[in-house]
Amino acid sequence: MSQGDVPANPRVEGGNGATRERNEREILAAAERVFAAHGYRGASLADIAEQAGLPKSNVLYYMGSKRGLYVRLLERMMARWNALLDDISVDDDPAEVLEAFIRSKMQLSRRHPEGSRLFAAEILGGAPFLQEYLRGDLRDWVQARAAIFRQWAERGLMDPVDPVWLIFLIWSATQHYADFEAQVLGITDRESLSDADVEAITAFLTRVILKGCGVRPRTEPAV
Amino acid sequence: MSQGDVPANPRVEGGNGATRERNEREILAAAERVFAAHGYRGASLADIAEQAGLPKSNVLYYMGSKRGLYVRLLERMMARWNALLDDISVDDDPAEVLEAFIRSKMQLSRRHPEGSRLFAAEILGGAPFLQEYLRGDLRDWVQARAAIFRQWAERGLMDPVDPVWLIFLIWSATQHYADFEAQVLGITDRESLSDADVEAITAFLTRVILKGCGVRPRTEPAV
DNA sequence: GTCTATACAAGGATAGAC
DNA sequence: GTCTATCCTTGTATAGAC
Repeated sequence: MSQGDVPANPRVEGGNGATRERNEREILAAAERVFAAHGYRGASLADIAEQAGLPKSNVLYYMGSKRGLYVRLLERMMARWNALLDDISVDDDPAEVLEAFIRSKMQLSRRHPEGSRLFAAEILGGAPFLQEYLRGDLRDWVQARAAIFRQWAERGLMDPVDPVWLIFLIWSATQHYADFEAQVLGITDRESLSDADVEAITAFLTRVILKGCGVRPRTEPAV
Repeated sequence: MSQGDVPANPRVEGGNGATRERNEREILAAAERVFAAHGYRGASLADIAEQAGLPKSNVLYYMGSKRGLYVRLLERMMARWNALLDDISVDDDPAEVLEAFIRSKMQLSRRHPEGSRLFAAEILGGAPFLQEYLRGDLRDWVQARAAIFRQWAERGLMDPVDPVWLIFLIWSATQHYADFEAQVLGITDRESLSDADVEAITAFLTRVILKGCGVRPRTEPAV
């Protein structure tokens, strides 16, 4: 798997862009897995190179340094995260917004479980690379949502629960299925979670959290 | 901090038991922090020794091997966990049981945040050392609780939600404050969580989860 | 019983061959 | 542009001095 599959056109000016793109993609995917499983320090470039099917030093050739590779992966995950954060207004329907919030977060974890675990490992270690993000953009995002939740409560659209704890509840409950996947699969005796499982969990979380906060769902889900 | 503080009585038979006990305690505490922050591979014995205030090789002298030290810490955390798992019966009050469940889990995370993060890092990496535990004792424990939750639902004491997802919800929501402490503190602009914070979060989670599952709390908490 | 000195492998990174 | 050979540090573990 390390030779014979790099034909491409060898006379592109400045080298082969397609090979570079492909190799970078493989490295990023492999690195996300390894960093997710072992954290920043525990990950080794040898592991990453092996999983990417490339010689060891090519990882550094393409990525510059271990640190740079790690930061790039974190930024990619933050970008995915930001991509689904559309703005909400106090005039929106609380049930609709919270349900979409739970669903999109659940889908993000499902589509990028390694990215989710990479992020979790970073936070677990004290978030040395993400302090600025947490205390800046992310804090602002949370506070803006919290302000709207409070106004909904004032209007009687939901119970006056602390909106920040509510956001943490949604985050933790949804991320759990990616971050603690090994535990979930072990306890439920599964090899993997099916689409139906994820749909059932999403419905469960939506139901319990919305009801728990006194928000009426628009459609009554069958249990 | 590495000399002058080991007086003790030097003529105990077979050496000084007190020194050993103290050093082992220091090593276990330091190792729990380092393993929690960096995972099994990412942790180094040099880090652990430094944080324990001991020369590097004493860690191995006392603990035998890195692997043995890690397993010992995992077992200690499992023991703490088992210590608060008293049996419940279908005749107990659901509100009382669920509230005690949430509260005790929250306190465990609060008292042993490094242990909680150590466990989280182990699961994040695929639970290589805990597979047997997850698929054995822990699965049995969850299934036993789930059976009782189902009977409560049949008796109309709570909504017929999936009890396993409910247990995962409680676990994730409570552990979040230990495992993602860096994120919680960053977003809420705190240096640490006070006892009052923890009490407020516990009340919030109890309220939302019990209400969300259709369980009436015995005392109506002020919000 | 405790700690220093050391062995030997693995890690990140670089120079230079192809 | 890609990969092999190598440098130096760090890591785990052990032998032996105190």
